[in-house]
Amino acid sequence: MARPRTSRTRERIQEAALELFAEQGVRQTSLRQIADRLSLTKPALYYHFASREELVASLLQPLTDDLDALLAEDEAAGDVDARELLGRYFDVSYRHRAVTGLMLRDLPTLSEFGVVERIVDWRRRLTTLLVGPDADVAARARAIVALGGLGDCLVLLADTPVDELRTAALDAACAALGHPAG
Amino acid sequence: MARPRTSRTRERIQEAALELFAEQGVRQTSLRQIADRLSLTKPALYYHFASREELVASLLQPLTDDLDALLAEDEAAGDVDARELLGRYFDVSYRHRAVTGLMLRDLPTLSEFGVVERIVDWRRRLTTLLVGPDADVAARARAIVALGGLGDCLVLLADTPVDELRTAALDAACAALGHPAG
DNA sequence: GTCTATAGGCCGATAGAC
DNA sequence: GTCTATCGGCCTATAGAC
Repeated sequence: MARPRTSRTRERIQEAALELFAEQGVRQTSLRQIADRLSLTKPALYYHFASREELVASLLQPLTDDLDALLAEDEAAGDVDARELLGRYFDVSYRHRAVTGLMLRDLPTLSEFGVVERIVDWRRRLTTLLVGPDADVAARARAIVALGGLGDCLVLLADTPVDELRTAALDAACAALGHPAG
Repeated sequence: MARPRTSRTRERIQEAALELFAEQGVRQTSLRQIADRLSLTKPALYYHFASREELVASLLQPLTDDLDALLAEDEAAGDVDARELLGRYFDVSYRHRAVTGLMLRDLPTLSEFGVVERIVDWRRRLTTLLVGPDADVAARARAIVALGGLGDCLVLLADTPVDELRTAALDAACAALGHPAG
């Protein structure tokens, strides 16, 4: 039976799940804990989500959709400035920073959702955009440090005002790429 | 009853566990799977390790011991060159690269072992050694990108010969720090 | 939409024979 | 040192009342 795609209770379940996933990990969080936080019972969750897997996937989707769209855009644009590209990547990651944090910290759990393959693909395409398709190890290392560093800054400097954080993270990432002036 | 600290079977259990943890995550791996891979049974594992937790902790200990020792040395030395410091950090992480990979990818699971607190402490002390104790956000971002990037290179360029990998990773990390020549 | 009750499975861990 | 057998617990998921 078709249930509405959004409802207040459904959103509250997603919010509580995301909080608990961030606090203690995805695999370590049971449906019972999510239900308890909302003073519901487990079967109530199953009214809104067909399975635990569907709940997790519904949390990942907005970020993956935005990243796929961003990459398709930049690949179509042809000639892209590195700092602008990294800036757009930062903005998407920041907008979904709770889920971004999950993806950085909880990879083995999320591998059941094909997340690992998608992340590997994103990084491959971003690396191609940054240092070209046939880059040597040195160039690939610079791209890895730049891209990984952006994500690490998001997580580790989470309480910094976003403007300041954005500038600092982009400066460091561009320096790693070998573009000291940006 | 005191069991020997090392034995061939004990080592084989640790090797099989580390393989499975790397393949599918720590929390996703049961004692039954580890026993099956060795054609043993669960109770045989309990002869060698008092609990699942003790098995995991025994895998983490060599890396944590080496990192603690390295940091104590560098903090005592006073004046340290950034590239040399990062080089020693790379060498320890590479020597224990299987466990290093676990610590980067499986943080929520390993948080039960106090690993998160230790990693946060290591990064804080390494950051202090690299950019000083009162660094601003921009400097801390550079240190985060440099340190995180080293680990990412270890994982993502795992099939690169170590000499080449070491040079490429250190070059990129030093560039992020703002020391382009090393 | 939410509940009570429960099925069915895998887990970590232990008892006790060999 | 390793086995068979088993315990108690928590999990995901479902049946069916309200």
